[in-house]
Amino acid sequence: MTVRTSAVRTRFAPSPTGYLHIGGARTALFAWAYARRHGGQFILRIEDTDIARSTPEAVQAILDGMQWLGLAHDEGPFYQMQRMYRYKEVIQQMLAAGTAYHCYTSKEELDALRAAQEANKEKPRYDGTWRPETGKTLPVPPSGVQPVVRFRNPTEGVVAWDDQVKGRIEIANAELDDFIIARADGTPTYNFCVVVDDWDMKVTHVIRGDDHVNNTPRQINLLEALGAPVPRYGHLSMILGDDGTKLSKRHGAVSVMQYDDDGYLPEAVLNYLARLGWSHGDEEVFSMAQFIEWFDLDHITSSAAQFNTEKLNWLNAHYIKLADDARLGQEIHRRLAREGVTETAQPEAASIAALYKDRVSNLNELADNAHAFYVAPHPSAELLAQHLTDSAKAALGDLRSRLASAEFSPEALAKTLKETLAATGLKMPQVAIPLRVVLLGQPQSPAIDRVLAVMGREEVLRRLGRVI
RNA sequence: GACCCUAUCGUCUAGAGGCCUAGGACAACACCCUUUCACGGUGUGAACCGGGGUUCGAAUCCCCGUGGGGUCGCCA
Repeated sequence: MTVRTSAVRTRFAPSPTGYLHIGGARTALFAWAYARRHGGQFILRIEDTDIARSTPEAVQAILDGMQWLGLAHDEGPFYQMQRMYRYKEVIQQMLAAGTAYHCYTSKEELDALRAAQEANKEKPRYDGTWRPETGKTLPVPPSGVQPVVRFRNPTEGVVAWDDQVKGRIEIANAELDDFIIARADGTPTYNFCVVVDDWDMKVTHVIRGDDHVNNTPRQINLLEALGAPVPRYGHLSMILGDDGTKLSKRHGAVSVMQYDDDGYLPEAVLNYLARLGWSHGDEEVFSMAQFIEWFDLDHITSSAAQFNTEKLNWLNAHYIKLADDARLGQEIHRRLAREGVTETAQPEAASIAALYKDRVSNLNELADNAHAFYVAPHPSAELLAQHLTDSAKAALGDLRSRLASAEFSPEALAKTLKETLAATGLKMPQVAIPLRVVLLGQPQSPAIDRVLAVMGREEVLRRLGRVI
């Protein structure tokens, strides 16, 4: 099988140390969209070499998040822990080629070195004690010390690349040091694994977070030492919290699955994320199919973007209006079940969804509204006293007797309501509002005739009977 | 501290030297619609960080400040 090198291959490479948060989701979205846009492949790679912090639960959480968003990968997931043999093989090759070397400086010595440099207001870096140079005599390796392996980074010149979102970036090799590619226990480190993987997996476009800009020159040097092709890089700026401060576990960096819990539709989250830091003229609302058609790296904003829940809410409201009633009905059931409300056969959740879908901006809000149809509310005495006046009671009594034999369609019910108005001489709000309080426990609702029709004769009469 | 990135309405952004008396969207406010509350519709207010250049002309290019962010691990 031959791999067409011209084909675009992108990857999303999270480390499974927590859930998929909103920043990671956007990175995945952009890498996915780029591959889709160019008819290429999207690879999922799990960077689990930090055995102390990686967990299977986190892997599952990431997979769940990707699935909820609908970001399907074409290859993988590949697990770095399963590729150890390959990393070790490449390390041996580098040692043999002289592009890497053993270093016996201990952690303690390194800490001391770093502290001294910081005290001196210098940039902390490895001092090259064990770096082989022509004509240089290396110290004698101390006995009983397992060495780490360091990459022999070039000392002169600059590393430069045309970042697909930020433009040309140049970093002097003098700023870099000989970083560790294998620990004393032989396990490879991040920058090394990434390079070998991107090479082996033939990744053509590395689309990742801004926080990796400083890793890029090291990775390019490594790639070049290996004689591997250098992919194109595009660094996405960060997403800031709603208040403009950095997202963190404690502050706003919630799992994408939390958005599901919080009542957001995945298409709303996707549309919002796509538009956060990327634009296509004045387009605000678009499907993923449209996004894929339009997506490019040229129109990504290079500065950090602040998350705005208000706008997400607006998009969510929009997509709820568009959503299928049956699907929204399922969402109502799911969310009601979470609160222990399971006997929800009548009325049909889909018909309640139809009643509320263009007035709510959130699925939980939709479920809350549906709740009152299934579980009779207990309006407060205050609310009853305010709305259930003697004239209102009389009107409700009149309506109740008419409802006993009326047809339960919105049109017929509107007529029935008018008959009560004529009989009592009241205005619509004087009847409709007390009726809402009795039926739903609150003075506002969708058009009352539609509410009556959806609730059904039996339940309407039962609830009216409790107060009259 | 060093290095790197970045800077248009409150927020997300359009803008690739003249199309900009800076456009759109969310939010805000006003009005309309209305059987209540919403939804919806219409409209209003709201920005080129500062200073120097370059140019006939700069939001757009360059430099210097300042603000913001990132990175400096045998974490990823």
